[in-house]
Amino acid sequence: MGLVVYNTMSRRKEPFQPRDEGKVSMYVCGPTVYNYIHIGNARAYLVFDIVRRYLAFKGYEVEYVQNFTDIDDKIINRADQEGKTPAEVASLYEEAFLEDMESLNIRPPTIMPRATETIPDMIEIIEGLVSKGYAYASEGDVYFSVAKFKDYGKLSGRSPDELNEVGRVEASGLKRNPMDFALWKASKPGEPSWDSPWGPGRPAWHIECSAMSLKYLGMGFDIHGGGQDLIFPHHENEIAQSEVFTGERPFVRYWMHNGFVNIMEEKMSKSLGNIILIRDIITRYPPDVVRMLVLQTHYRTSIDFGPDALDESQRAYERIENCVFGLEGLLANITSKVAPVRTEREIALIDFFFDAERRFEEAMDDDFNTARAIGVIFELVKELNTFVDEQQILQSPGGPIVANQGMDLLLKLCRILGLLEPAAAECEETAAEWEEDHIPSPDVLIDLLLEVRTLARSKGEWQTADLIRSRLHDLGVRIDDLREGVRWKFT
RNA sequence: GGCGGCGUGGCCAAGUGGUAAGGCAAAGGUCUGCAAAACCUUGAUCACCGGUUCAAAUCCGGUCGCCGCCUCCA
Repeated sequence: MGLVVYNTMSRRKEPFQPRDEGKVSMYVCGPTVYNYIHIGNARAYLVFDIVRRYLAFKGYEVEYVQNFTDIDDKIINRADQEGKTPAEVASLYEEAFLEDMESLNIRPPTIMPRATETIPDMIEIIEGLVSKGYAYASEGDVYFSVAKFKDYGKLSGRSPDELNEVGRVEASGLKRNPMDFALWKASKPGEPSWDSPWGPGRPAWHIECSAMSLKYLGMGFDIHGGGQDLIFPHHENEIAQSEVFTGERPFVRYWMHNGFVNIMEEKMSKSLGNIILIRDIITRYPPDVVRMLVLQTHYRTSIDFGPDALDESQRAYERIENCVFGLEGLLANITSKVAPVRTEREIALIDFFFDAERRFEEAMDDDFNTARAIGVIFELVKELNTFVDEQQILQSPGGPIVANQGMDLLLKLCRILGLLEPAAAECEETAAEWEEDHIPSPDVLIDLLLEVRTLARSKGEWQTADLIRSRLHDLGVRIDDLREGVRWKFT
């Protein structure tokens, strides 16, 4: 069973075969840096982060390019409002974007080019299009002549004729045809501008992605991703520009588009003003919870982001965490590494592990069906929890070893999706620093408190015991009393 | 108007020909000083109508309802 990917171009799932064996080249439309990103934007970057991680898990070497659109009308407007230069605005929100990505534990793309650093490449493409007769200059602007490109509309399922009938397209005097789109825009006085054969100006939006993807990945790269709202006109225009300029096709082998995040059954978008910023979410929820929200729904289905959505995801996520917590408790008592004879129950459980891993990969191979994959993870969680419960009574010699195997699998599957990644190295560093400075670490102090609490409990001094528990809880330390003792963790 | 998608238990959500994964919530139970966690038990004829088939949530036709794109937008 190999990986199949839904291709927007063919509107069906296709076996995935990259251009170069063992390598995957992917491009995802990055942000226009004029504002903080919201949960809807973040979904796209999470989805393609998961795609990228899974491809890496499958053994592909992944080259992942994501651009910054750092020159655009919206940036200029924003700059005017805030009394800053466009470059300042772009730089500010680019920084914020990177922070947001990091806070969501999204792996950085391999290359993140900026539009303003790719302008010579854009001019070269535009010149090529003009010389081939597919683009024309008009008072300092340059437009692509859509009617000349026969394949126009093949991605979005539209024909140029239909588009012509739509009266909503602005009929600009500079365009020969209402649906022609800009490649280059003449700058107004005071606006950022670059010299070009058509006078000072700046690139239009669509040309950026063609230039940057072609520059770093070349024609016919594997995956081009983005939100469904980019299908038309953005990606349609990219195809037109790129295929005409290079004279080759296809521009892209697999087009992938993620569904939206809706709020109150309505699309979340900056223009509607119903946005929820990542920076606000992340102060209230751990990054894995946001990721869980995205994982629980197939990437092409829209997510309705209700007021309880994140809370539900949090509970679900905690179920996995609790399972690991329980396993760790069991494994703390591990004495021998020698594999003893396994019970029938343990052999059956190991069979279940293999089966779960197989079903997980099958789900992900089916167009990155994370919802199904998460389902498999929860089935595994249930089996492991049951086993841990049993072990608290049975304490069979092979138990911890099988449990350890189960935990390895659970962590492996979660980490493929970007969940439960090992705590950053900084935690260990901190612990080492404590020791170096001869200051007792929090861990040691908590253990001490729990010792006192255990003593209090043994004497039936419940008030003292409960005070310690509730005060620690307020400080973010969770305590569970189990048969074999107390366990704790930071929440 | 054109293109696309959706309608599955209280909520979210997989499943696209063989009698419905999973999560959240709820109720009862086990465990427990209490709490937390965990485990067990309880629930859907898959919007509606008609058709194809031995067999349909799943295919075909129709009806109703919702959403997105067609303008910047993930």
